[in-house]
Amino acid sequence: MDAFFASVELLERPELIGKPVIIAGESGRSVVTSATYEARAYGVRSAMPLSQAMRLCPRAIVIPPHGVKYRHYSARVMKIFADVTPLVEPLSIDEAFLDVAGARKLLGSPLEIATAIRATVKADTGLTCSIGAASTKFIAKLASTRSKPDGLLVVPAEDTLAFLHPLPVGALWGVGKATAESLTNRGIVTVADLAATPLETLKRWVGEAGGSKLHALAWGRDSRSVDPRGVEKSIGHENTFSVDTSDLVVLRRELLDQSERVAVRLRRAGLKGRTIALKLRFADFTTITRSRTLGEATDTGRRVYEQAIELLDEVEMRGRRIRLIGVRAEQLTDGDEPAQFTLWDDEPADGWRDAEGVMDRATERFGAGMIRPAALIAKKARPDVPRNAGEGG
DNA sequence: TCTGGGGTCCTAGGACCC
DNA sequence: TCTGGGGTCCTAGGACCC
Repeated sequence: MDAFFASVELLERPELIGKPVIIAGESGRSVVTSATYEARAYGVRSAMPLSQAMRLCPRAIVIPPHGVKYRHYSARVMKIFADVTPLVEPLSIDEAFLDVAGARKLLGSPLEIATAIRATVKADTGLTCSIGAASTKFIAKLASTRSKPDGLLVVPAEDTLAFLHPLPVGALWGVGKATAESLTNRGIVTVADLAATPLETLKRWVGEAGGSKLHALAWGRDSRSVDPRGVEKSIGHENTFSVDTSDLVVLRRELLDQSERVAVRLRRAGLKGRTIALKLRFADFTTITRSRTLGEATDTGRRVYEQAIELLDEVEMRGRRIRLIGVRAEQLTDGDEPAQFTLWDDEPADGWRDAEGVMDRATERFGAGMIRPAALIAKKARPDVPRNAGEGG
């Protein structure tokens, strides 16, 4: 999707179309999560501190993010993809790989399929998207980036290297700031330079796995298939304080809240975590993690919290102030069956598997101000609902 | 410039086992 | 007395992606 969060906001505020709009939190320490192309023209980019973005584009209109709305539109778009092929692999809230090899007889060439998808997404949601079509996931991803915004680029297999080799190394999946800089210092600027570098040399530079991966990608080789079943490997929450703190009461309270939310999500997914990890970022931005593997996996807020507190107590604070605290459950294993319940008789039970889903749907139905009443209705209407099903409220 | 929150993957050292 | 080679698991940190 193009500038996804910003584009969704513009659906409801068409008067802002054509203006620089930035989606960012209100904390004062927030970063840009999405920006319209008008804002990008000023140099505004995702992940940029909002303060910097506002210096670049003082007239930008800032809108706080509305996750419920984005998930709603994400689901609608993913549904359109699912109608094309069952082989859909969501990559993030606004992006997915589709394996359309099997759909060609029915739906036509990659160009025709992509054109149809773009038209359907536009007609059903009012949003624009960009599509890259290629013989591998990696080249398709690059092609979609290249076609943005509101574009479509097909890279036939035989054109792969001509497309790929002139690009800067930073265009490669997995080559970020640090790797790009280290490669540039060694005289490797383009993907062609990378392709010309012997595999063993590359491995020495960026490690065993990274070297193999980069070398393959530089030659357009990517054997990964489109895998529709994404199983979560960890579930966590973290929060940056608006003001750094060393107050243990504040830290513990935040951990308690985060632990509960992690546990709710674990139960909702029918998972348990065997390792609990604590993350701390100090005022100077140095970040540490401490983790411990439990004898038995857990999905309860109490257990997650106890472990997080234990880890926190073991950290030598030395009076340092803390900027961010977070907790994460790792080594996820199968847990108990997720609880199910319905809110309204006319809704299928499947739509109401979880508390967060209830919140989303209730917000959609009644507006944000009705979230709490909706949660109370849920409990009142179904006193037989298992206790954990209502905790998200 | 002054850095969110959700994640994944990789590396490296050490304990431990056979 | 000082030492192999295979492996797994745990922990910490960091790069990277959207």
